[in-house]
Amino acid sequence: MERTAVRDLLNREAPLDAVRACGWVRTRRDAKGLSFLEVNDGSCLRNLQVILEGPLAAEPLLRRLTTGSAVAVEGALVASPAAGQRWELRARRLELLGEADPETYPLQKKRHSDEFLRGIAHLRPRTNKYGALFRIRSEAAFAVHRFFRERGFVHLHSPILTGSDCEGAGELFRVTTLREPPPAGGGGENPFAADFFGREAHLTVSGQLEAELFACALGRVYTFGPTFRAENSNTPRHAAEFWMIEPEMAFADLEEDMALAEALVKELVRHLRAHCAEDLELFARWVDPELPARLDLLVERPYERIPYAEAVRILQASGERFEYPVREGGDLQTEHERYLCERHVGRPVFVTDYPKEIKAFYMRVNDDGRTVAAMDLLVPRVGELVGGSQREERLEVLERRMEEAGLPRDRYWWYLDIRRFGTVPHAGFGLGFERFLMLATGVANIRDVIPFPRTPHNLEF
RNA sequence: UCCCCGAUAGCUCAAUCGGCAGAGCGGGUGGCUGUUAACCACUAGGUUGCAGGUUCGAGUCCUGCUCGGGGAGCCA
Repeated sequence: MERTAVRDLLNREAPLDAVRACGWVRTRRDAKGLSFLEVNDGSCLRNLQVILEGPLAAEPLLRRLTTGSAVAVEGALVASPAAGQRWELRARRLELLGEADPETYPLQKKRHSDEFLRGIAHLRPRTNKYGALFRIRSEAAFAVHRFFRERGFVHLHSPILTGSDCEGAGELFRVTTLREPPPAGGGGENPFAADFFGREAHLTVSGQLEAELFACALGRVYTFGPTFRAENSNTPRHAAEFWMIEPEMAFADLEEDMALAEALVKELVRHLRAHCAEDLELFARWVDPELPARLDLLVERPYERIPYAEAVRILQASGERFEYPVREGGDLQTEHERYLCERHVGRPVFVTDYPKEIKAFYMRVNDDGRTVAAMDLLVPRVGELVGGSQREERLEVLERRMEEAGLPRDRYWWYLDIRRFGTVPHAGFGLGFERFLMLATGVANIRDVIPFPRTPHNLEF
């Protein structure tokens, strides 16, 4: 008999005489002559209550039906006479597919700490919270593709391996097949001649440069893939491997860039509310009671837009006692960003037009000659969710900026070629997928929104 | 990488001033009941993260290390 997902069984409008359900036992409750089994198969948050009677509710079978064991049950889906569930499965046959020793099975019928569950990341998707989380993650990923597809974007598979050794976005992981690789940066006559690529190779820190090339051919593209940063960052918002969404639009300026970012965040939230209501409810109930109100803030009103210079004035006039003083021309500290977003504006805010000295070489220099057409989207709790800019499309200006940044022009000949042949204004941004999930669920640590987190000294599983 | 905090039963935690290492949950056994965070009784379970030091005596004080959490920097 074919298996039916628990979700489909529980959503039935009418009873069914013969069905087969498979899943993992969450708990068992025994009564006189019968036993109740809660079975979850991951298709939804809810469990299927299975009724065992007669020989099925007798030893020695019963004692082996423990929390965590896997079962296949066949029987009739009938209306439940008791409160708590609409349907239940009256079992005629039960097959114990896999036992789980209750002495050693780590998951108990109780609440576990996130730290503990990180240590058993192979089992944590079997809990209510992480099952819901990863269903939400999957649905959000689908919504990303739908969003861009509906707007005529082409999905670009940008490379994971890169030969660019200084993309200006943090430390890179080196990739080599050599048993004894030469020191980073090399020196002398190509020390990587014997390596696989014959030159120094790394894992990508961004698909942006490649996305720019394709945007200047296909018009509107986006990448959505893993990204790697070898920064020794130990915070709840950083991971060494994370997923980033990077759209890039030809014939677009910073205004359109911000409009796209705002539309994307809003659409993702709306999509999750429409398709993951049950799973989201768990987070509002157990993880973050403020979640529904915060999601309202994300969806309802236009996001604020504040130029950097004005942000500095606001901060200096705030009367707030910051640990680090607000300095014109300097980077905004985390405490400054939080004040702007959470206290001053109270909802997402774009900070734009930063001084060029503190931003990357590829960002377009504004007419004032001092600032660049850059934007950061700051959101409550998570901080920087999006970082983007209009790209420098003027060859001479870009070359000058690269020189100032100390970047070797010859390594980026292809990037510069795009400015030589039919250059056009274009813009794009990067959105941290895990940071979005933190925002959407209220989960406070990035390690808890990615299946198997990679952070300094953590490569288990 | 820097600063702060922590590590005690399977899990979450307690242990006064340095003086016999405990509770709840989970597990096991028995009982009760169309149960649903099930309930009641009994029971097992410990090299107090690792290494060293001070002391008659260390879970407790000191040093180093490992791991974890929070904050900062970097950023998505």
